[in-house]
Amino acid sequence: MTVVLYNTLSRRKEPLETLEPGKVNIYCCGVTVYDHCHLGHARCYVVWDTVRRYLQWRGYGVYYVQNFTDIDDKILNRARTENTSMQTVADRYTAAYFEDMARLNILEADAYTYATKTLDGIQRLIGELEHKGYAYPADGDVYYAVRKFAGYGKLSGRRLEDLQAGASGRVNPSETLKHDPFDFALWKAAKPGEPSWSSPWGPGRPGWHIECSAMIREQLADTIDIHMGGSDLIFPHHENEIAQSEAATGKPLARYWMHNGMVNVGGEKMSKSLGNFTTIRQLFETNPGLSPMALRLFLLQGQYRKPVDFTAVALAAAQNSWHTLREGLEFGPQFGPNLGWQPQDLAAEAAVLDRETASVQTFQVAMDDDFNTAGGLAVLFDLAKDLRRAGNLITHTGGADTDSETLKNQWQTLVTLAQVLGLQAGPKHQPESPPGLSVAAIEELLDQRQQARAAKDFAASDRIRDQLQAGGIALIDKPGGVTEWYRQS
RNA sequence: GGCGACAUAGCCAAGUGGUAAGGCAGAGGUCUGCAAAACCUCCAUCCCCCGGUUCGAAUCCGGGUGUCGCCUCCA
Repeated sequence: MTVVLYNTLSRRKEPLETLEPGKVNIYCCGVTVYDHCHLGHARCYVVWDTVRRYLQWRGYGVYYVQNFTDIDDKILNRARTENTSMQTVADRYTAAYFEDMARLNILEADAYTYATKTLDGIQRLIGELEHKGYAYPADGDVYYAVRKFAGYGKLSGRRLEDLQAGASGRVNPSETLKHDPFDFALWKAAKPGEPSWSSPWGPGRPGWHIECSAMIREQLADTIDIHMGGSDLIFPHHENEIAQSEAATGKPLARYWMHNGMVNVGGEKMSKSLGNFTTIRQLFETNPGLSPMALRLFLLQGQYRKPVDFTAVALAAAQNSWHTLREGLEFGPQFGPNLGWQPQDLAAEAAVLDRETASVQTFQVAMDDDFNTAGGLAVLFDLAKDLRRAGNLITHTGGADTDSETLKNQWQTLVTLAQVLGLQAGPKHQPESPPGLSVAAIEELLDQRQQARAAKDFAASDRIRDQLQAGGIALIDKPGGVTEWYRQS
């Protein structure tokens, strides 16, 4: 069995065959650091983080590189309005990026690259393209001559003639420096007051697309295994990357191109220009009870290539779903010791999980098929529900009807597979001393309630029950007049 | 206008030829003074519409309809 993934380049699912057996080189287009990340970014990086985790679990040595675009007009504009420097703005939102991603349990890349730290590579690449006749300088700018590259359009499936027809109203004829409306800037001459770097073409800064081509070459190789990013980057960004890199090296830039679908709001793409975006931090500020894992789960419940509609209802459903999974994940720490599991066993044995079980196989079959996370999640829910049931039976009746060994295996499987999807219950925040009522006070109130019930003064007994409930104490009335209680978390 | 994607229950969603996973919500039952919790059970004769291929189609083919994305910065 092998991993199959959808390749935008061929528009088909293809078996993953890496350049070097057992190793996968990945480059993922990162963010332009001029604002906080929104839910579209959340989806993108949750999806690729999950792909990365899965490939690792499947035994691949994964090397994952991601960039920060820290030279850009939008950053510059922001710096201008704030009367500060481009670097200050970039640093701030780079830091914010890391905070947001950590919250969503997204693993850090093996290497991060920055436009500001890639200028040598960028200039070398531009020089090479100029030398080979793919680029031409024009008044301090340097442009890529799109028509020189025969394969232009192969990723996005469009031809220049089509582009011309459709874009006729949108192409700006005032850009006279370009030989052709579809040529794009590799280097932009400095304007007064803007940060700039010296270059053979005069002071200036790099265009957007060139940084990725230069970074991939510098950090990875001429040809990498997988290049990923948002589907809105297919054209022109990734198309231009291909044109730049392949013209320079004569080799394919990436064997596989993967693209995630957009996050929609009310059926429309969430985007800056539409102004309909919610930042990750806004979401959690306005929904204090929302778990970051619920957002992650929400994003993994759909196929990564399809658009997903973000609604309050869907989010609430995901929160409830996460609750179910979390109860299963917490079964181990909660009940394991009572069932005779040794804490050290839990971690050690999970690491060498038996992969031949039906659960793991079902999970793997789903995930092998272009990362079918929704299919994989079904396995997690089956396990979590079984464990939740067992836990409830222990709490409510004193014992489960499944043997300890089976429960342990189920729990370890659940934890392991959840980890592959980046879903973690996280440490239980147990307060030092439980707040509210003391055990003695609770026992006293229960005693009073029992007396009231015996006297059939149900108004009084219900009042006590409400009082306890308000203090976070839930009651379980059992047959025979026995009442048990537990603190609700 | 060009290119592309998608359409499955109240909602989300998997499933690409063999007779509809999973989640959320909901319903009934047991228990209870009533609840809560828990446990048990149920919840798409059918996959946008119309044709076709096939012993058999949500799945393949043809034709519609609808929604969305890209073609400008975008994850």
